[in-house]
Amino acid sequence: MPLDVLRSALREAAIAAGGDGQAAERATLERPKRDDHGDYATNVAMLLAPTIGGPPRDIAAKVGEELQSRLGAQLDRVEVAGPGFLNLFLSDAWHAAALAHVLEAGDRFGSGGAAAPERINVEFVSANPTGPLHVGHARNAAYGDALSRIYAFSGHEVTREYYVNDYGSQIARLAESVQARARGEAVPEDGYQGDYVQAVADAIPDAATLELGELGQRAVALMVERIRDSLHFFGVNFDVWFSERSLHEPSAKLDGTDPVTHAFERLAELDQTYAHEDALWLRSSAHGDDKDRVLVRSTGEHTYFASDIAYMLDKQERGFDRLMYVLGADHHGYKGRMAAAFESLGGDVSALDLLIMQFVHLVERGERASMSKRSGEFVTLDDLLAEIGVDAARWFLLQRSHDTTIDLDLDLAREQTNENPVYYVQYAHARISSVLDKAGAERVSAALAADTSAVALHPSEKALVKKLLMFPAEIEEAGAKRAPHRISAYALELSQTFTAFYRDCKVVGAEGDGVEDLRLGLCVAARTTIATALGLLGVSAPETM
RNA sequence: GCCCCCGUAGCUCAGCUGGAUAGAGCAGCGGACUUCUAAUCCGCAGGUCCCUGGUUCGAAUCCAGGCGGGGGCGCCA
Repeated sequence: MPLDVLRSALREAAIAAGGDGQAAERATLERPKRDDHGDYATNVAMLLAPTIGGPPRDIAAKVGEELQSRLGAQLDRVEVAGPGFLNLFLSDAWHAAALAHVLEAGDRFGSGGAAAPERINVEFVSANPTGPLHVGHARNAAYGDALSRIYAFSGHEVTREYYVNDYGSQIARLAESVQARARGEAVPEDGYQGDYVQAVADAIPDAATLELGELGQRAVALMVERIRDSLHFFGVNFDVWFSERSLHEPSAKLDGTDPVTHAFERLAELDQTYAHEDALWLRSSAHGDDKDRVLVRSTGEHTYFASDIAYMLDKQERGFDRLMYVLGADHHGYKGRMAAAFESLGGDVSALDLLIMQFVHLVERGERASMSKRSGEFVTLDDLLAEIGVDAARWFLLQRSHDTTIDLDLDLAREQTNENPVYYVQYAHARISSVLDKAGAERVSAALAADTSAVALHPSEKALVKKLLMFPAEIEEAGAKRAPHRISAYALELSQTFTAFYRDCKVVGAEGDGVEDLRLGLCVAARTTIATALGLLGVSAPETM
């Protein structure tokens, strides 16, 4: 990786200039905003100044000399600027070599960056199977899936998991609602009112007379099937659909005990529970939670938290290195108890990630509308996809940080669909495909094999090379910060940079020795990288538009 | 009362493990189609980075305290 070479040369130069390795390690190597500040700039001298002593500008000059002697012809020149920045101007040959590196990596460019590959469980969506998915779930789905794609691409082993809440009182309410519809009666006030309930009732022949427990399970199965189909159409596919109910049933894996009991036994062994006023409590406050939490009520019923903790233990016993939960904003109050539960079970919280998705607010005529499943009034994932399509929807939901609320004005979204930046990115991809088509596959292969080290580069070509080189770091950052939106921002920037190159540099039929070769190479690298970035977001990369 | 998120251009938001003259998309205004795909491009206009104080060579970014908006705090699921 050309940037790594540059970075290590910089580190050596800093040490040779009398600095310590630690400060050199912290030094930035970044693309300045202004072209006259070089291809890359470093603040290393300002970091070294306190330990070396002396003016940062003098230190920068010394580091510059050391760097020049190490990089030779790869480096055109260095400049000391401002308070002590060292600006690096790299040669055309360096850029050409960097491009060759990108081309060699092909569609694996940017992949495998994980320093220590982990087995990661990403649990997301996990919406109750009592209604269709709404746009809030869609955001959760797009986010969890994009994160999963990023981790997998980085070299981690990812399991996408959906926790199905198929146990407890809301299932009883669903059953009652379905039965009421089947009998043509009014749905109970605390039941589910949406039209989908009728559809479920119609799909179960004897819904009017079926015993409620059985009806509930049949209804859940239908709802899960529907949810799975919606998500599949959205490009989100789960590896594991985990049943909450199974936590309360005897498990062969546990020699016939049920997982909840197993978890209670485990917690008792670790002395994490106690009885008080006929209830069983978890010592969660000993692990940073606000207070202790009830696992078994005085009535003998298990709390929902009991299921959660049994489920968490099950995940731990499956041997994951990291558990990630993508939770809705209304669950942020659970963070404390979930972390406490994890620790109570002997886990190290650094291996636990509780990610809170902020809301998607629906806006209608300038007013915020509420989304309530009980009232049956909400925009479903299916509605959204019917209106604006998978690509626009995924982009829309992924272009913002997960911790900012998004306003969704469906009228506006419909209107502005064609203004969605996703089309700009896709268009750039299609345009490159068209250029490469025009050149022809044979010509392109020949170009990729050609030696371009002596070609003089246009500034737009250099800019494109540098933008491409940023991709691995963007992936790493998107993963480390759990921020898929970094990838969409990058994809847009890369497309803009390509378009500027396309405007300034004729590709097919370009004059000069090796010029067309190099430009075709740039096209291939840009197309591959755009396609990869879009792929990580679950957005398609069309050849034509 | 306690906790979480947000506050940056007219709007929606990037940028936040400190760096040089703060960015993008949309909206607005003015231009460019005989094309390698105009779903594009070029130009103009647009800012108290919520406020106050602190940290330092340097703060949109870090710290403290406010203000404003959103949300959560159950032996519900």
